[in-house]
Amino acid sequence: MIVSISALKDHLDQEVTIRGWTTHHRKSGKIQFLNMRDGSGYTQCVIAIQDVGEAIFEKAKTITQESAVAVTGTVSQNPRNQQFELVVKDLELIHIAEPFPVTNKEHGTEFLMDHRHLWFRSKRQWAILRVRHRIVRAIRDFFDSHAYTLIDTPILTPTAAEGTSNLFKVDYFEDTAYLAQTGQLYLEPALAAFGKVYCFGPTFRAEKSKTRRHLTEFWMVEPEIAFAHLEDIMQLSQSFIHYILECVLADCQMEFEVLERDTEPLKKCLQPFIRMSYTEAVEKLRALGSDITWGTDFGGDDETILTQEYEQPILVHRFPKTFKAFYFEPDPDNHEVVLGMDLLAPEGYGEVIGGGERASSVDFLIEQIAKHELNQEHYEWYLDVRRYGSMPHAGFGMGLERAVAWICKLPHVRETIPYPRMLYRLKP
RNA sequence: UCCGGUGUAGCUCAGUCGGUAGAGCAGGUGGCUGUUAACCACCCUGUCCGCGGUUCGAGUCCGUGCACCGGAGCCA
Repeated sequence: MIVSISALKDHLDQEVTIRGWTTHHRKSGKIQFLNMRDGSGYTQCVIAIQDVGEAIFEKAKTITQESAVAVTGTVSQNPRNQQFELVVKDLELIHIAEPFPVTNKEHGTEFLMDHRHLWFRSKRQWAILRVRHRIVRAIRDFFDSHAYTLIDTPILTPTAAEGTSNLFKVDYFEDTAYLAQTGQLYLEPALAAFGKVYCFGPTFRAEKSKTRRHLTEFWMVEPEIAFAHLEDIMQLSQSFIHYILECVLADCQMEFEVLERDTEPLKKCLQPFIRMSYTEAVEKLRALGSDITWGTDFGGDDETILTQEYEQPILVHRFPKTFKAFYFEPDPDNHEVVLGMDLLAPEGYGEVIGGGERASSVDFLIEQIAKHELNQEHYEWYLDVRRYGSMPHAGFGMGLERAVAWICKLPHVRETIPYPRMLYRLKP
């Protein structure tokens, strides 16, 4: 019977076959230890000459790291650590691997990135990408089960959505197209048809950013809700993050152990989030020694300083309109600020979510488009949202890779995606 | 784009005052019945990032280009 490694615990003392790849191979004179991986988990196979005979024993000696092998044996427990292992009776060599570049020793970043297609076989990368998948599932489950309709927004777009970040240009027959930097503008028109919507896909920023927080291609999930105000999406972002954390804490214990990720800080994030206005945040930062002045955006250091003060994520709201995109609704109580919000993850991770309430007046938006020196012609279709049944509405975007980096406590987002795309990194 | 750093064997690195290349791992051979980054012995492995310069002589010093790493700005 062929079983997955993760199911070995259900077959104690039974004879089963597992198929997978060799991660380590240790040889003694009359006993060999073969560590195997099949994607579902890891286990050890014990090959003793007294059990298999000389021919099979000799055949097993030829196995190299990352060879594909089918191993048949009896499930037992390691006498030392009680882990489930396979006492081998027979094995089939499916493919003997050439010397594998990514050895079980240390490697540098460039080498590992050049071998990304092989690197993600390693245990740590496996754990990260499994957590990523669990988060993706949680994201879809959360919105699907709360009556949101998935609206797939285009990746090829005719113009800049926000006009701030740099865009990747591509030839589009005789025309020029740009890779989408957000789906939001395409999401808003869908509100009047579906009420609550979200999109989830890759987005692209041609920023020449060289930091631990940036990729040029990254995945973003963006919910948008009709008749919602700033307060509604602040609450939504909290329950959304709570749900993701509950899922990974329940299902990813093995992965967190591999990553040596202490889950206590994550459990503390299941409490209500800290809230403060931008103005309060600036005061707090200045008290903590930052030289930030009102009206300028947080620097990377500011986010780090602020998030290290609290154990829960921080919802910062009501930013000066000077450094926010054109489409935010102004605060009725203070026209210097807009109804935007950012969610800053703890442990120094910083911005994971950004969003806010969108402007609903067509005249105000036209004014803002002019002030931001954007071409109104390109936004006529977007302005139509405000011409035919305009309403208050709000939404946010969450960067998947930043969320994964925080939850796994990784030093860099490049390990959170199977094939990272960064400044100076387009391969493999 | 700016600031700082690195570039030597397949990988990770050492290389003194400028004197002609080195260790561990990987690979190969042999040994070992409870190992788990196994261990022991032996063997194999080089465009010292490229180009130019100084020098009797450059991995080493100088100039320059390239690649990568870290940070900044911008953002999710």
